[in-house]
Amino acid sequence: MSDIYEVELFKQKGFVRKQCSGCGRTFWTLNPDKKTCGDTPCEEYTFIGKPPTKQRFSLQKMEKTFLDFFERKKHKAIKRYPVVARWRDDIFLTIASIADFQPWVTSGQVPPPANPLVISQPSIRLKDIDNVGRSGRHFTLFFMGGHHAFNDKKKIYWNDETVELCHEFLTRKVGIKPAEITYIQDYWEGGGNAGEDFEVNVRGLEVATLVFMHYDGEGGKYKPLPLDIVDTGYGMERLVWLSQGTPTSYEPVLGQIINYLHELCKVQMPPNEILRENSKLAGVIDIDSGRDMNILRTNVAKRVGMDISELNRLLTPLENLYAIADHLRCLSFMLADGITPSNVREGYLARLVLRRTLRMMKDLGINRPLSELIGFAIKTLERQFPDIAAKYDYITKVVAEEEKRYSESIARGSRLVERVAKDLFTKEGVLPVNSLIQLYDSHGLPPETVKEVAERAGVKVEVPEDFYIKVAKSHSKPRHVPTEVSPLPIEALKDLPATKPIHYTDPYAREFRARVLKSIGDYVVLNKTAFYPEGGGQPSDVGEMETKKSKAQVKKVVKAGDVILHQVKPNEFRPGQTVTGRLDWVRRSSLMTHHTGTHILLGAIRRVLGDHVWQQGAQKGVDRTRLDISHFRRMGIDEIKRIERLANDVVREDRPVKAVWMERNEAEGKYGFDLYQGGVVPGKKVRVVDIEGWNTQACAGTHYTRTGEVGLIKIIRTERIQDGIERIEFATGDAALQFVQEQESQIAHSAGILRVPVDKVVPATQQLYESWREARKEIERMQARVAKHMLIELKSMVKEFGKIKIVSTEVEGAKPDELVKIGESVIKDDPRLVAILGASDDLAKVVVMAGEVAAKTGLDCGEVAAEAARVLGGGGGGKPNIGQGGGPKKENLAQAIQRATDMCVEHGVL
RNA sequence: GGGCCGGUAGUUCAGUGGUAGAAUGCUCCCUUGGCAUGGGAGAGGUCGCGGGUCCAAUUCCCGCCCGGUCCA
Repeated sequence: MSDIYEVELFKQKGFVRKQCSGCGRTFWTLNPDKKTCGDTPCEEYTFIGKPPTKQRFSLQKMEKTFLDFFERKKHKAIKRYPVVARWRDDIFLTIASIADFQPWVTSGQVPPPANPLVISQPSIRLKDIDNVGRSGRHFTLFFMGGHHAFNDKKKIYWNDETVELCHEFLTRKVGIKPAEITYIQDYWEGGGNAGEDFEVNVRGLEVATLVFMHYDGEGGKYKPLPLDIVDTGYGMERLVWLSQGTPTSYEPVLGQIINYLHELCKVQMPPNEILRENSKLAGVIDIDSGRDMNILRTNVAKRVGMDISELNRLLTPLENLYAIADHLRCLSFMLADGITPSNVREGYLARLVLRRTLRMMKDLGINRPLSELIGFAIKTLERQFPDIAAKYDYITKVVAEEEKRYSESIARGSRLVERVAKDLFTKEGVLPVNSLIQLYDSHGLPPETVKEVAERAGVKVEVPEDFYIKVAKSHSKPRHVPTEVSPLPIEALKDLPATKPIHYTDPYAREFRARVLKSIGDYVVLNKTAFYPEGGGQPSDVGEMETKKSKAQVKKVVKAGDVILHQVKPNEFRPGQTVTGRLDWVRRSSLMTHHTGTHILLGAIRRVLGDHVWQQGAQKGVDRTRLDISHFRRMGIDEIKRIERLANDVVREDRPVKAVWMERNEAEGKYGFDLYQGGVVPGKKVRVVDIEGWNTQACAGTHYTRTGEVGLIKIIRTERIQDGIERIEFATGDAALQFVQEQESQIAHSAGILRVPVDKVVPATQQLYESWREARKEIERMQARVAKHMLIELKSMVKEFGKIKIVSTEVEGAKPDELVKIGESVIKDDPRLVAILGASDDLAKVVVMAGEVAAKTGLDCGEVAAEAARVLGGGGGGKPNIGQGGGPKKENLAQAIQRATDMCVEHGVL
């Protein structure tokens, strides 16, 4: 096998292969004296203050230079993909340019949109978020320039040409001297693919990675990929930094935003020397925790001869300012590309960045709303990204909403901390780390906030350096992997041709004739079918299948690749037979109205709420259907009504609904990623369902051909299934009518009970409720009056036994709480008194209560009540001053009262 | 998708297997020339909903609904 690292260019130009004295890796260089690989930590940055390029690039200029260069080299420039990776279910965010093409293109299932191609892809990585603003080089969102070639049977280019292109770009276009560039041999894997790579380094800074992807799999388990893929990644911000030689990469990239932030808060600029040394050392140390941060600070302090706390005071505000600038850009993209802040999935990641920004703003004393800051950030992006600027209103609105939520959350949390602190103040005066973790984990309170609030209440708080690691540890993660078992061995289906779907050519087909190709177990495969197989949120059809001799029920229909399997009972079908299939049409037509209705409704929702709304899932049913959508707040009743009305307008307009198969790349080009509302769709071709002038999405389901056929669309209810995700339940057609009729009869029934006409149900209910409340209060008053009367009666029955007085009797028809009320008035009247009261309804009850003085004699009413209740065949208990009990033996009530009385008498005279 | 926290008076929250509480707000009265205030009285509760255990559940258990939050 030839050495993939030995590329033509190296031979031609006379590169030498060396081993790094630092990390031991092999690298290529034109400088024979070079000992180290050119990467950190083996070398420190040497470009700060003296850039290795002739000219200084802005980010925009660097991008243009990059794209233009590769376009001239026969690459097609592709538009950026969204930063939220909707076409994938393994990652939330687009983390690299190659992520745009995984897995469909890299697995060979879908041809690339162009070949070779070049792209500048905004990529988001939150893993190193703690380094952002501090290291000088980390961003949450950065632009990854990538030129990619997908080598099928037809070879585009491979290692030789890749390195040559890279070298030419860096030397001719960026203007770096060839001898300054080193190519380090390495190995890369990610996104399910792997291969050899070169890390391209200039003066300690890694500026690009050139990967030759030809393996499928991760962690050493590999299969060859069907394609050999050139995957390159050029850090646009890194190249800009290199060309400007500034202390950090933030100024040249985010300069406008940084200047703006400087105006909002007075942050002192540390001397350049300190920034430079900080960046150099940060390049060498990976900051993973507070502890690493301390190491970095210590080292920088040593170098510049400064006290650590002084250095902290100088650097921390600036680092926060840089991080805010970065986060503003990142959030603009996230929100513009349709992420709704939430407590789950990618929405959570947006909230994480957003709240982090708010926290840092507070530290810097910026008291302007974040929505205003992000508004400015969007303006700076406007020229290059008009699509982001177009979402200005939406983004500022969502951010304002999020700010409100956060401040509410913090206010709520602060009150909680105050309570916890007050509790602790009397005890140790120190807040335990466990509480700190719990406050963060359950209430989202950052430890700094807790510290601030708690110390105001006089409770000390120590925030451990590895706080977030401790939080992570407190989560044990039992990850369960869902295992989906295929109903049939795939092997058995291998040689079968794709089943012809009649339901696509004629969605109205109820009955069809077809030939049996195979029969295995409960399953039958036909050459064609009108049965829709489960998929895309639409349940499978059911029905019958018969030959002249036998008849069977079709229970379920599933898809295995392109083959459609019918689960039938009983299965007496044999290959070669001709069968007649008959759908359960009532079910199927209902599913169809619901499916077409879903598309209509989504169109209406996006018009009423805004086009930031994305379908998050849908489950069609026969009686009703669920549609989950992203939206940043709960829908109001007015919005729901408007949506409903709009959807029904579209029904009445009777628009045509067309379903066509299109090349994936063509469809994406024409409709964009809005197409994938329904989620990931595999395959070279996608089926595009288009409701004329209203809604277009990739969909495999069965649809009516005109919206008029859907009938009534009725929203049944909405539910907040997650923060940021609203579930809408609705019914269409006959199911909707049935729903309305059912509601109607519910109201009619209520009206009947209330004995009022239907249109008076509301006031009647109102009145009923009020009179019920009034009656309840009246009962209480009555009980008090009865208790008062009883008092007089009971007083005459009081007998004295030593230390205490006793009154005991059965109160006919009294409820337990009434007995208590009576008892209460008696013992208040005479504190020496013990009251023993009994009553019975379906169970017998006894209440024993002691007045203040009587209770002090050591009498335990709970015990007495328990004893008496035993006589009733039940149990009881209570406190010294009040006891209750009861049991089923009503006939023993007098006896039970007697028993209690005896106990009290005994206690009194002893 | 998983974990954790919560739902009690208009509001903020205590609390308890056995008589539902505080603070604040509200109403009224008193104090004052008026206001801030001070004093007093009072109204205000389906203890989220449903089921279970129990003599007894606001409290314990289960399910659901609603809200918060951390993580993938």
